[in-house]
Amino acid sequence: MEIRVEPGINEARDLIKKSVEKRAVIIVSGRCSVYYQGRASSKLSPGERIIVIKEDGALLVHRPTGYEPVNWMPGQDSIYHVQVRDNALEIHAIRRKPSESVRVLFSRVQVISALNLVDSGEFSLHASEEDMHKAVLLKPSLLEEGFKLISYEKQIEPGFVDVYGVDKNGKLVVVEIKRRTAGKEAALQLAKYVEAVKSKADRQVRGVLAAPGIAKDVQRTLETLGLEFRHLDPKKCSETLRKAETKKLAEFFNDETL
Amino acid sequence: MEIRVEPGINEARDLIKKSVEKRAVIIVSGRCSVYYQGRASSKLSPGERIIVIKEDGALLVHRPTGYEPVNWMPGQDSIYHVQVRDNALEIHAIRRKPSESVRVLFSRVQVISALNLVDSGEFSLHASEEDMHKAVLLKPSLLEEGFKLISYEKQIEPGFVDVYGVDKNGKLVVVEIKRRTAGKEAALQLAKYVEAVKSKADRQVRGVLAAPGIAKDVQRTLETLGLEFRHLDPKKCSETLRKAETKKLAEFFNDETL
DNA sequence: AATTAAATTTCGCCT
DNA sequence: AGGCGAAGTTTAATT
Repeated sequence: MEIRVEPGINEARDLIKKSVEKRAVIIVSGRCSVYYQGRASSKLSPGERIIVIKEDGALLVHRPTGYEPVNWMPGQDSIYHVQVRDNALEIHAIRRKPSESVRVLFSRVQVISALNLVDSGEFSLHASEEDMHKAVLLKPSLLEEGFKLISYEKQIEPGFVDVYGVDKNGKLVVVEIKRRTAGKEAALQLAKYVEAVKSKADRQVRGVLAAPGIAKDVQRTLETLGLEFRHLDPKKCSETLRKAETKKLAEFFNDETL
Repeated sequence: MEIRVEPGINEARDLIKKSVEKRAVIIVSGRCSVYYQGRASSKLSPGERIIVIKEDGALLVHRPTGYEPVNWMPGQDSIYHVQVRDNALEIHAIRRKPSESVRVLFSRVQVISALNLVDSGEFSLHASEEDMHKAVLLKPSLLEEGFKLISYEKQIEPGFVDVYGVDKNGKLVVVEIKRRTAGKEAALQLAKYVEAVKSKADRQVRGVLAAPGIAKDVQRTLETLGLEFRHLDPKKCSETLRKAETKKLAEFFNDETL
């Protein structure tokens, strides 16, 4: 980790050059102009900004406000040239395909930080399976129009059925919800529940597997078993829950319709 | 400008709190976890990252590689809570509408920079799609000799026709302008407009797709549809606009050197 | 490699 | 305030 406050221009050049070679993450703040040429052309006249150069060569130029960088260069095949020209520090990022370049010209450098960041953390984006259950309970139409809930987490012979209800035609429906792309085991599990309910209720029962996606071969398995797949979007579930929170959630769950 | 290297956790909290209130631009690097709740849910397990809080409250969490922030919060109505909890520094950004929150938990802080950036620089992007529209309006010959404009952004049934006019032979022309190499969707869009105009005008209508380039298969699509492609150079459009700005507009229209 | 579709898209413009 | 479209969109998935 190296930090320079108000460095001389040559010192700045040397540190940035070295850090780019070492694939460190570099943060520079100071007064600069920026020129872009490539898919379009742009010019940013002088002002104080922050630039970030990442390990993979990704370049970001950020103004003091706003989510988006005013100029940038995606990583991967970017090549850097760092030099002093006309008493200014020039950082030039170039890439081919598409052919484009970003030139940042610093007339003054406030701070440079060169960091060696170690980040092996895992990023996961999701609505949890429980969230998806809740969402379907709150808004059964996520499953299909006219669906009416009978019970939730109903215990029958082989285990617990996620959702149990009737469709708009009055036919019984057993629903299995999966948070991720459904595999064969989900289809078989659902089949088991459907059989169990059929034998007890002694009438026709639909089996619906609701998940963000399904493997192709499992789709065929489902059809063979006479079951159905229903796409259920985790994001939409998440939205449904968020909207429901503005209402009283406790009220909702104490409601007798559940 | 304030900088702290390896600050104590309370010192870090105090500086960040103060800087958020002062609406400084804050850069923090260190080991952290990140939790997002709102339009979706996400969790980022511990690792070393950079976070940026801007004057307007925009929050960016950047990993060591890649163009995009792994987590973020657009500025405007974001509210910050900064505190020490369980020996960790928590930075909590919240906003309403949409209701969402980002929580960053630092177990270790490497560097904090609080900067007062002054940036009144002007950003200009040339050869935007709007620029190309303007250029064609200013100088229809960019499209083809003898072209006469009837209307601009004319609303017809399916949407807005970019440029609508007559050619030197008096035939109606519908023009679709694209800033980049035109794809299939541009051809189909143009076809839609041409059909609409044809059905209303009840006479022959030419359809011209004007763009810097066109994909090969789309060229064939165009021919099949009886449409034409016309090369339109963004740079020339840009120059045309630039020249128009330097001269008085009235003069411009009398200048035949364009 | 090219094409399509999604994104916590953001941002700007217009109604 | 909501709706629509563009973006130097980026990125992941699919062909």
